Amino acid sequence: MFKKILIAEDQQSANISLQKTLHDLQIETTDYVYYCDHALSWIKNAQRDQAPYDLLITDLSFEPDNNTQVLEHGTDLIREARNVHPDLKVIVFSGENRPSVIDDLFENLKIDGYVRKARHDADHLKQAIHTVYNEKRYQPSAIKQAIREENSFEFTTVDITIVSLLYQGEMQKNIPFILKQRQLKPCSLSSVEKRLNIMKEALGFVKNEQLAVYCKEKGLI
Amino acid sequence: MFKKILIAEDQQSANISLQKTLHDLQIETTDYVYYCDHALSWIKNAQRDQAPYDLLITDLSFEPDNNTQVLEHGTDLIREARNVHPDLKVIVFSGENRPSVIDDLFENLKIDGYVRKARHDADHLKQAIHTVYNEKRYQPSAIKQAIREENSFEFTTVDITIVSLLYQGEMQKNIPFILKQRQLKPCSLSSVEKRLNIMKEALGFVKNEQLAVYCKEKGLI
DNA sequence: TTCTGTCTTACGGAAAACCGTAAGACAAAA
DNA sequence: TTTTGTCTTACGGTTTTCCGTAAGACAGAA
Repeated sequence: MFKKILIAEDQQSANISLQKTLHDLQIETTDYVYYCDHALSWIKNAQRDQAPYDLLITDLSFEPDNNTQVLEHGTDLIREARNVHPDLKVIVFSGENRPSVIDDLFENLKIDGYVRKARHDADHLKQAIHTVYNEKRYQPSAIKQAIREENSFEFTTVDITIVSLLYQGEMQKNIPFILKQRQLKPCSLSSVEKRLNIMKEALGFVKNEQLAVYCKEKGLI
Repeated sequence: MFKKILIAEDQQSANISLQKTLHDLQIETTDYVYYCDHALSWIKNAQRDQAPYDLLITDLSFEPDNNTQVLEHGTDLIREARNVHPDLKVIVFSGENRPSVIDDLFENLKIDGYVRKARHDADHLKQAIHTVYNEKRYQPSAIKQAIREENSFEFTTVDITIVSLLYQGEMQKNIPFILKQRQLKPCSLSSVEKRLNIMKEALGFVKNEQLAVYCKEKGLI
């Protein structure tokens, strides 16, 4: 089993139960920090002292407070940690439940496991630790399924761009110019209108306002 | 100090740390349930057995799972609990951080305390329990301040209704009819346009899409 | 190469939203 | 009561969006 684990979690109550969970697993060394910056320091120091961590368990969102931090988000921490310690195992422990966001963690940050703060999270975390220790990914099957179900409609890059631009306040009739600048196709006004219609119809909407809220909530824009 | 406390929290890890926290406070009887429906049953049974709870600590959002529940949300539980036990003290322990939503809990549900799942939540919870025990409200001052700062713009009932209707897919030109049905004023098309302009200008927006997302994120609609 | 089907674009009329102005309603003060 | 200022409504012209149609571009098959 893992010998040395670092926990980065700013929420005190979550941190407490993580401590208890790891204690149950009889991990030899477990360190707990409340800030991303501290986590990175500890990882660096551990490397320097030739006693690297086996596993990082981190939250995603960290509350800003008086102690200004360089790393503001769990993803920043993961990226930096991988710089100094490329083969560090990483399990993310977060409340995030947007499948597209979680999937992105596996795809782009190559995390090893994801445990959502939810009903059986403590049990799931234990499972995740065992699974990752066995060199496997702990990726709840529900996620991939949810991605498929939820995104019953497949947004193209252009789709996302169009909705983003609307959300940023661009007038629909100006969007073709911007799409051309970004070398995206199709980029005619007709196509913009058509894509908007397709998106709305697929999701049962009639107004752009609904589409914008939907995409924002799903983390697509 | 409180003798008998009930905790309704579906997130296992949060539940674990709540248990530890109450243990630290040496509460005589603490019961833990993972569903709103169970919580209500326990409250009813406690009343029947003439051993009522002194305090309910509850989350707001409960994850739906296979066990279908009558009460789906913490607010439902609080309402029902108050029906059978009007003077039950209630502390809400949740991740919700939208000031308008939290304020609503104090104003309408008359909760006694709110502790947000955040950096020092375990400490805050202890404070909250002490404060509520002393017959005072535990309402983080930051909330009222945030309400003022954040809602630099004051939305009227009509404003909220207009944005809601847009979000529900109503065409702007039909909104006057609906406002008249609901006996809201002003209700002319001109006024709808004017209110939308005022809202957008106040918040630095140019498109309704931005306004809809803003109001949705703030929990105003 | 030509044919064919699909995707993209262009265009134009209709509908909706936008925006300024002026008239009307209403309440508080004189 | 009248006056005054503000809020609400009505109206019309302009801009933007919507939507259907047709022309054009393009890739794959014959």
